[in-house]
Amino acid sequence: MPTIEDVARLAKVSTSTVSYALSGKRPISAATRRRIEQAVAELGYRPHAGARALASARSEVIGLIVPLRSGIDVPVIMQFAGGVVTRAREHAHNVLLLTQDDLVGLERATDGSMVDALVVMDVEADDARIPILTRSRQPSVLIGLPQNSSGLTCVDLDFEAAGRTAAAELAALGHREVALLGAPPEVFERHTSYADRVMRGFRDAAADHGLVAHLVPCPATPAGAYGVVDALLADSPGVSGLFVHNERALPHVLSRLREHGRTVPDDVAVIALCPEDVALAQQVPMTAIDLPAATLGGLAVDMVMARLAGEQTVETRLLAPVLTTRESTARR
Amino acid sequence: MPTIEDVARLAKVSTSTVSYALSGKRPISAATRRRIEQAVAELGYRPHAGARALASARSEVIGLIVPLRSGIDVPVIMQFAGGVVTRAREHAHNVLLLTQDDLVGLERATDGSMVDALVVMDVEADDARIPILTRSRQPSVLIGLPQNSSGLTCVDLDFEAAGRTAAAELAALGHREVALLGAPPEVFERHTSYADRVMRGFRDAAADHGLVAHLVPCPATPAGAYGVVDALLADSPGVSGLFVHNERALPHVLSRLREHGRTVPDDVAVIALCPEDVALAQQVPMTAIDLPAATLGGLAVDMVMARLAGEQTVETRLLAPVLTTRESTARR
DNA sequence: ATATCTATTCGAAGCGCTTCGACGCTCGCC
DNA sequence: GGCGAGCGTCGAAGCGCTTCGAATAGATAT
Repeated sequence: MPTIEDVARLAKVSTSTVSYALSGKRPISAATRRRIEQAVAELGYRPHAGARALASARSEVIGLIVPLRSGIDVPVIMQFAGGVVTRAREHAHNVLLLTQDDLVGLERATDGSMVDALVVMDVEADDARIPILTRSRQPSVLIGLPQNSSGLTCVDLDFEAAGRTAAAELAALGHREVALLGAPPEVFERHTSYADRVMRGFRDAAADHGLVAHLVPCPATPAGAYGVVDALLADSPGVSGLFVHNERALPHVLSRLREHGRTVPDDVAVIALCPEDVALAQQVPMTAIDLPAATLGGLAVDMVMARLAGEQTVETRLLAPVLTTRESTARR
Repeated sequence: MPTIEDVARLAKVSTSTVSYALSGKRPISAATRRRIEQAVAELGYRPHAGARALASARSEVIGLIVPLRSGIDVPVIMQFAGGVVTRAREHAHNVLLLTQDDLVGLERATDGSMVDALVVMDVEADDARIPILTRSRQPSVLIGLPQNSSGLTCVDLDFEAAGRTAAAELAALGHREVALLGAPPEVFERHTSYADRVMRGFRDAAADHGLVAHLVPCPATPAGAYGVVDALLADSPGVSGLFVHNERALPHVLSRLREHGRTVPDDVAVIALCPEDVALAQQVPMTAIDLPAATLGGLAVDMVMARLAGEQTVETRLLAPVLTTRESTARR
């Protein structure tokens, strides 16, 4: 592999000049720059990442902590990750993959200066990673909201507002008795906050609008979802509006409604909270609040890069929910 | 951050001794080692990854190239990735996330010595990344099989054998007319080889057993899957055995069969090719050939580490399919 | 007591890059 | 014609770690 010295020799300049020409940190005459670029191309030179990291104290890598466990909507995770990687690349950064439970790996990565910054997904209310993050000297941003977010930079969809929006929409459509089919039980047990926040927003807005609201966690399996639908229809036959915050259960819920002879949207109106492609891939195109996973991932990267650049950023940033009406809702 | 020199000073030894004590590359007396370990613990020392990479020409990072695009079973991708990350960690390596289409990023990572080795997922027949891989000095292993795999290290499920196994099983159960519902059309168009290999194996074995076999790609959406099922039942009413090689379409196929009044397994026997958890999560526990994604990912890491260690490994390794009988198949 | 080993430990030379201070040159100005 | 001011470039000092050859000390053999 050619080194910066080979480039310097070929371009007949010093190594520092090559370095400055490539980084742009000092002015270099056009002629010299051209010679250097030519030498770089000719040799196929690539700076050695380790050497650069050592000399500059910057690795140009950001760490991404992903959850690799059950109960989560895996496709959503991938959308987040895709957003993060894509945006990171636009900032000329690479992404190091770390896993939820690997606290040792996290410490190695931060203390060993492998990463310049961290993006943390699927944050729980009382997350074991947070102490490590605050202790490390790298900036980090969380996707999701922990119990106590003071001093932390967070970005997320405003799930509480999403819950409120859905309830308000169902009220506006003339429904009087509604239900939230929420995240799987294990997500609630883990106190991943978005599940609770949706529920709270939905409950409160339903109350404000004088709706009768049922709130039930919903497993992601067909059998589990069927059970929830069966129980709901049996116990609360008056329910005419559903808000489904569970991407994986959604198709099963819709199937089961059909099997019970309930049509969507005429017998039951359904609003989903899920990524747009999922909303469009159902039997009926869903009226839905978009879960903009890739956008959030990209935003997290933007925020963390801003902090790396020394900018003072807002602590927490919640994206307003956007409801798109499609064919799964109708006036009563 | 404390450096190796701080550790050496505190332990009253030279830096080289610290280095040898930590790496184990030369014998160090028990007493000295203990003092060093104590100093390390006391200071919270972590070696600087960049410095280590520079001095040793090893980054202890492996690159993982994942597809972030449509038509693929995202959960399967995550299982692969999880297997890779987990096993990499066991080998004390980190994982750098690279994306399918980012050829520049791939070159930066290899030529810049960011990674010691590469694992490539979802390989296409004629993959644009292969030339870069063969040119780079890092070993790589592909998960999947390209057109021409000579000189490459590959690992995959033996999809052709899986197709044969399924056909043979349906024949053994007494079915005379069968169908393969395969991967989504876009996967075939991309010539990702596993789709073709399953089809070939199924077709050949069906012929050997004197079965009438229909071979159809199957979209992953409900509407698409319904269409395929509807058409199949209409055009080939004699079909009594199905082999579904499409994780995402599977629940929709099963739903649609039920909606047509066909029971599983009595009217139609169904064998799936999917991860075990998916097979178990259907309405009926599926007789299925396991797609051991996490295992394959881990295996890929093992192979790449073996090559890093200088071992001569087999070029291509195909895992034999394992069929587990559950409740979706029955004798005719 | 001296010479010979072995078991440990040390010193120093890089790995390839960035960055700081300094230098030399050209230019415009008085 | 000489001065200061930039601009563009260079040289050298590290960044923190690994690794090679060599030195040291204690133990064993003579």
